[in-house]
Amino acid sequence: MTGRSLEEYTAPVEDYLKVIYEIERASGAAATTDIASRLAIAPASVSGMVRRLADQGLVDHERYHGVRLTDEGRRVALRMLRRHRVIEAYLTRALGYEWDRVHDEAERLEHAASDELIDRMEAAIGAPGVDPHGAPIPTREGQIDERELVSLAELEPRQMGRVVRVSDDDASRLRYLGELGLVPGARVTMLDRAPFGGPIRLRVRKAECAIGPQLAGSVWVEVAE
Amino acid sequence: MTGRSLEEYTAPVEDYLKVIYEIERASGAAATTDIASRLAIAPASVSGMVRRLADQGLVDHERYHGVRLTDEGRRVALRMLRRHRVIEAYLTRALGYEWDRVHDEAERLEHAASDELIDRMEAAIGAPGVDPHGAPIPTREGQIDERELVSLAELEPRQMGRVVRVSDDDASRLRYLGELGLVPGARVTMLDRAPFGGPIRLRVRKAECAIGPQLAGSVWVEVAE
DNA sequence: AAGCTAAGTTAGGTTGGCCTAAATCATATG
DNA sequence: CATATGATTTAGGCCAACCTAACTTAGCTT
Repeated sequence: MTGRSLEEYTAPVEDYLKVIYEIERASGAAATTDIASRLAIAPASVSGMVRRLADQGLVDHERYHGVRLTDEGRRVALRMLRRHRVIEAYLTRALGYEWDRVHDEAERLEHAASDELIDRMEAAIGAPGVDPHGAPIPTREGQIDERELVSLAELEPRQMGRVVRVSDDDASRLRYLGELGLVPGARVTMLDRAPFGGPIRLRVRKAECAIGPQLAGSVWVEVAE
Repeated sequence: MTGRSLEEYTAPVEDYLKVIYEIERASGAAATTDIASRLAIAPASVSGMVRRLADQGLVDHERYHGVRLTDEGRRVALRMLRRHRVIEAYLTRALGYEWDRVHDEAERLEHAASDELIDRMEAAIGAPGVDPHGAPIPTREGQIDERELVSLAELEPRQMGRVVRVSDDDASRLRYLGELGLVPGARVTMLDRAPFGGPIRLRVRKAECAIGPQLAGSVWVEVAE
């Protein structure tokens, strides 16, 4: 029994599972308030939903100590991540969308698209493996590249690297990163950093620029030795 | 004031308006039970929703005498029709879907797609003007070809015509029509018809076939004189 | 004109998913 | 170790959209 139930879940449930997956990757277990702030709803509402998710066997909940996805919950979360990222990739490659406009569209479509549509979209653009912001696309079978990356904020002076991924959830930030050339594939060299969260200077494609620590934290690189 | 409100409507509301539009085209006013059967819900539920639609100014309701769309209601309905048909056309032309598989996918996507996405899809396939089943696609501005068509069931013996449109809401019927060659563009000649709803014999692309009256009622033609 | 039937509506209930306000728990700190 | 603080849960509501059962209306038919 591989739990192949073709159960359908509501859009809110799918959204909860997706953010729980992301928080869990970063922090081990997903806390109520973290989920609430990511979904922009009240913490009390999360408590209620968490009970329903636990009843359905999608999460394990230890009272007052956050939730973790069950295998089934993770399966659903990865399917949503796959959908979201395939849609983003398709919109940019096949329909001419800019990379800062695809997130919201994908956020709605991911709940309506069938697995078949996702597979066809993926095939139509040559199964790129990553979305327009460099995030890995899980396979149909739920495999995903979970390599840990280093953010620009963690880079030491004189270290060089290649931008692999940027955070996709803020359109204006994406536009700014695009202007700076901080896009997946770009080579960067850390020049220097002010102490205690000050600005960071770097060289990006032969130009120099300075960015704040918050922005630096939403760009991840692969360090070249 | 052109009623440009960018209001959002729920998926159920959009579905109600769409079927009310279609029933109204055929019967003048949309009766509660007609709406209920098209949406596969109980008539009592329709009464409840109709009140809400009337409160929002989307329909005019005369108690015990059905509903009609207001201008705003018609605007929303035509936008949904446009979305549905552009999506169907896009799925067949850009993603290789068969014409009998697009309806359900479109039924879900039409509530999630932005106007911009619909416009881009339409442009990407060259703005065909009709969906894969021959139904006209409303323009962005809500213009639609509302020509009255003649169904095969109404054709007289020896009359000839060209198939313009077929009903899209049943996949198995579509597959059968496809096998017979009764697809938009096909030339047909009525041979003879049994009286009182008996089978109808016709010639379709040099072959002869007989179909029942119910099937004949879901194929519309343009009569050649 | 009475009465029958089908169509439509009302009444009352359920569920999911959200809310605010009021407890309760965990934990760090004085 | 007592307590303040922040995180979490409970209690109690609300709303959209559905349901069934019971009632009302419209529109014949006889």
